[in-house]
Amino acid sequence: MNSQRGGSEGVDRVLAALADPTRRQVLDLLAAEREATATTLAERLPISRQAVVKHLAILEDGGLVSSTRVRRELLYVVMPAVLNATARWMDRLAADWDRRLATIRHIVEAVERDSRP
Amino acid sequence: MNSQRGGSEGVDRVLAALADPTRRQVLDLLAAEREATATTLAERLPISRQAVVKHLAILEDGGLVSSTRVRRELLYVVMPAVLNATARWMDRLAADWDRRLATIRHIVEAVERDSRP
DNA sequence: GTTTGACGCAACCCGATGGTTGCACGTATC
DNA sequence: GATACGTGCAACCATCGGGTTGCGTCAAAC
Repeated sequence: MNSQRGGSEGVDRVLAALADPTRRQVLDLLAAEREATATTLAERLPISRQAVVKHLAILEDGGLVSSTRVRRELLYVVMPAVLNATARWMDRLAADWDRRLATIRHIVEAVERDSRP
Repeated sequence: MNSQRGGSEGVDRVLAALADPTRRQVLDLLAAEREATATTLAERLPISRQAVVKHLAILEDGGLVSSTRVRRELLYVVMPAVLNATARWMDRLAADWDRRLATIRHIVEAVERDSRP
């Protein structure tokens, strides 16, 4: 049940969530405020509340944030765990590439020989 | 030396490049073949050569692959370095979030404060 | 010299996505 | 009860992005 395939279930959503600059900005703000609602975040952002809501939904889908209902408002909090997992995924992937590149250095040779500016 | 901006130029492109599943598939294939051209990759993918070309362009823009002209064909190779850098960026970000969450557990407090009749 | 294969460019299609506005509903507040 | 605030839902718009097809071109192979 792990997930070391080339495919990418959870990673997919995390990367998709992180890909948008505005979304990273929302995350940044949320991390700074520790906890916030969509409306308070929207007040500090150049976009509408509804836009923030959508972003938060995507972020939550990726597991990057978590929401808690408090009476009539929805409080959001940042979740670092998923980020760590994704970073490790990247590390494994990079290591894999490195391994493959290491086994055949003659490509590097070719690159250096041909890609000389 | 920090970089806690919402911006994050290079990371931006890497994440954008990695966000697409097909692109990750291209990367995977490329890593497996060690080096390949757009045409050979397209042969093993369910998409057209032109589509692969576009993907490779984006990947190269993000620094994830590197191209080398060999006679009349363009050879691509995977570049692990940027992945590592991005992973480290994620780690730092996650650590930052953790720090913030750790210093204030009073989210629960806030919840209780607001939910108190 | 003609054919073959690979590249690059450009136009085009269409679905996804970021963003907006408007409104209805529930929940506090007066 | 009336009012104000916050959320949720839905329609709508514009752009972007992944993908395609077609064509011109240039290096190799015959």
